[in-house]
Amino acid sequence: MKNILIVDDEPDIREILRYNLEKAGFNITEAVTGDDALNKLSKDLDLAILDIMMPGKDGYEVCRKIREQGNAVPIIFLTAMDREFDEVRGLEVGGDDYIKKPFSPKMLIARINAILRRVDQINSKGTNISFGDLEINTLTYIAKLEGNELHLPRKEFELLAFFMNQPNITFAREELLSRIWEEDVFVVDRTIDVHINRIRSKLGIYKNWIETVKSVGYRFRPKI
Amino acid sequence: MKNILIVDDEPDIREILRYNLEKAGFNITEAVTGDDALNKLSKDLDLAILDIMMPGKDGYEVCRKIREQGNAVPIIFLTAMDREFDEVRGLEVGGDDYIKKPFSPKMLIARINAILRRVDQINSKGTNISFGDLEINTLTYIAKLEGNELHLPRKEFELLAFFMNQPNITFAREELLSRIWEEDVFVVDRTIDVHINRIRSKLGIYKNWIETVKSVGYRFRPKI
DNA sequence: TTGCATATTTATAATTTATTTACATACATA
DNA sequence: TATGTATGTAAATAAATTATAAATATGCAA
Repeated sequence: MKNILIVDDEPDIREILRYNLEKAGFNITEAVTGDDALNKLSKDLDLAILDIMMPGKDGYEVCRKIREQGNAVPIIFLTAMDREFDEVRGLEVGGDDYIKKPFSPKMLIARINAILRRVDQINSKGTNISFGDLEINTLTYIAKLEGNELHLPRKEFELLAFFMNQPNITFAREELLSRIWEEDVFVVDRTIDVHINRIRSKLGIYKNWIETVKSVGYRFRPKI
Repeated sequence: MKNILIVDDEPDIREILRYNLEKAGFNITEAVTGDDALNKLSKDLDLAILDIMMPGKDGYEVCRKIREQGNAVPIIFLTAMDREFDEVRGLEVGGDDYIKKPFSPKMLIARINAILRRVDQINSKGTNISFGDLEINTLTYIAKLEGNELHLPRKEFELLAFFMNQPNITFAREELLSRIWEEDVFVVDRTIDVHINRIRSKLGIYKNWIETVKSVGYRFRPKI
């Protein structure tokens, strides 16, 4: 579960954010001021949402401080609709995106997922992951089973790579859709079942490494 | 992954640089002073970014020292917008480019890629690469298949050379465009398909060494 | 400038991949 | 056992991607 830090001095905004993001399956921490936010940074933080207009340290300032600590956590700025957002400044201090108030929860979540997806991809680029006789390389896009190459189309490859990156963890179909699929595509969740089955059929005797967690989702559990 | 050394006394600038360059897939080392930088030089360094105005040794000085060690690593100078950059001096001490602050991350990355691309070309100049009966020489621009010369126009040759330099790795069309084409030309990515096909048709029975990774890109995989 | 080789774009055919659908099966539980 | 819910699976359909030829543009040398 991804951790998100919300930084805003207005309680209303914090509540709207918390409510919607928790509903979307995120784990939320709130901070009321910039200094409060800086204290609440943790290693496990996956994304921060910073209001720009705050008493004391403003959003830009907080962002800069975060980056000074060598922390590359993705940052989304919140900006009032009527006020011009200084995009150049936002990018320079190291922001990743910005959202104008008022925002639609749906759009907000889409943007968050887009960023998280991008970060995952960067982190997994060029790595070799293997469990026993199953290995994949995300740089070459080649998957091998007992030395023999598997033909995995992109979605199957990405799905398997996603699972192998986080073995044992159970993912809901919804989560897989938001993490592996593009931002704006809408697909039915049975689609995942089909992909899972295609992968399984190619994994031969290791097919049971992809486990069904009934009424929850799927997980990858290598039995080695 | 390319290694970049950032040399600047201002933590803010270092952080902005680190953040954006890491996001772009580079591996970053930081140095705070000129002397610090000279200590952190390594064989694997691919590029250095030097601030000119620094207490102690300034950027020019550091650059000269690096060159005195016989190190030809590409160097980009950082210079404040309001101060006139002494371009002649920068070039004299052996810099490759300079960028004015404030800079846009996008532009910075474009410039870095341009330099790295140039260096790659120089480094691969005069080398012979061969897999089985297919060999190319990047100095003579001659490609041979089973001893017979292939007629490959420049773009086809460069594309093949690029792939043969990094066999097995899958490259997205976007990446090929940014690595093989000039900085500012805009071509449609279907263009690559056409070049790939021309090359394939000339490779005869080895045409399947260039593999399509559908919805990802292409890779060169010699089957020997 | 003309003409030729190369580079790029465009259009469409061919192919692969992704998604949906429909139905079978499994499983829990009353 | 009957019932509801969830998943497995094959087959149908839709969508996306690539191959290829042909047209157009560009650049370069005579």
